[in-house]
Amino acid sequence: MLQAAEKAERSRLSAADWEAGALDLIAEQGVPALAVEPLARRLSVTKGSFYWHFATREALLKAALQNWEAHADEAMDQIAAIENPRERLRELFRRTGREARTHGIYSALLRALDHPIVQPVMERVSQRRLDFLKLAYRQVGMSPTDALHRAQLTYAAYVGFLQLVLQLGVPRIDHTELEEYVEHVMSTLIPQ
Amino acid sequence: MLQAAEKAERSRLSAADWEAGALDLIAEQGVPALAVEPLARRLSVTKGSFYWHFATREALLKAALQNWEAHADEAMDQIAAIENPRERLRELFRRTGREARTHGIYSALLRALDHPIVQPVMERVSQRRLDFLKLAYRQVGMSPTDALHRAQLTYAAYVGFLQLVLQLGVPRIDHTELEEYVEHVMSTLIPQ
DNA sequence: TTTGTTCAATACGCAAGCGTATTGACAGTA
DNA sequence: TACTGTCAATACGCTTGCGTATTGAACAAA
Repeated sequence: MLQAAEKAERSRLSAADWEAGALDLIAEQGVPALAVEPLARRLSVTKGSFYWHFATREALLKAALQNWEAHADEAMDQIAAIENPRERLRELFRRTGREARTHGIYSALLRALDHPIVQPVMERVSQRRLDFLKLAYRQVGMSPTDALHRAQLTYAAYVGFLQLVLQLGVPRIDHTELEEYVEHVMSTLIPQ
Repeated sequence: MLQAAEKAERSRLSAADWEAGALDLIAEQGVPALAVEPLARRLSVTKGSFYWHFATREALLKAALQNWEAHADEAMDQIAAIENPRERLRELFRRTGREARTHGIYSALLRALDHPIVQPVMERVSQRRLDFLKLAYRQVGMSPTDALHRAQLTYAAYVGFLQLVLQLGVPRIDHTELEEYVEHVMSTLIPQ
């Protein structure tokens, strides 16, 4: 996924290169840091190039988020293919402890929820994930309202975890500590 | 003309006025929106006044956050006074569903965790709240590691809830729905 | 060889913010 | 009255970023 370095060596850029660079920047420094001139510097060109590919900065952001949303949905579909709902939930929880890049972007987008372009994307993605969780909890035997609330609680815990660990580094967690934490979360949130 | 009437009504500003205005702005529009000239406009003066009270924009932010941190700690101390740990936790959870202003600021600060001035403040506040939760869970009878993990899970759920509800409006929750959700959270996270 | 397409560089103009310098207004005080 | 301290207005200069206009360079096709 991180082909930014490769592409930087090629002499000329495509719109896709700018979009990938935009996602890199967002993951590293957040949505507000996505600016045309700094990104151009990063890609070793000037903004004269950028405005050939995109009309505005917003157009780039929109395109980059579209890519990310598709990628995020695809990742969810993989887990959705697991038949057993309990195992599906456990796999979902485990994966949350990995895939730094995707979650880095997600964390950055969470910090930009007030942005008019980011918001609808996050609304869709969040709703899909909530539905995903609610279905799994239903299939595990919970009542409709309990399943909804448990899904909300689970998703909130996921979102908060990202903010605290990725952004704040609190609590400071190493690999084995993380696994123990995930185990605790699973045994707490997934009914037996 | 109109200025004469307006001026007659408002008195001159103190540093505290600027700090209060800063917290209002942060709660409404986030830390990046805290800029000298817009805030001056809001307070119906020019920035010529601001730089008499503060050396830089950062100095204002620092002072405002110091006020907020003291206020946040004070609120926590109130709940800490409740002897019974189970009841203490329940009261904490219930209060989370209220106090829009304080939580609005907290939510805004969460979105600015990468800011060098915001980060240490949030680190301190978060650590205190985690310790608070861990102690309560210990007093309820959990093992040290379980209490730590449950505290982390609880705090993450709180942080995520703020982000999702205050910023995204997902899930859309009215008053009674919120109470039911809080009930679910309590029965899920507080051991019997 | 000429032409057209595609990307890139450069030079503008514009707006928003920061911080400084200077002057002004006004109240209390000597 | 004159002086001083306190807050406010105004006018700068500086930086960063957006978007436009123009020119240039490389390459492929005719």
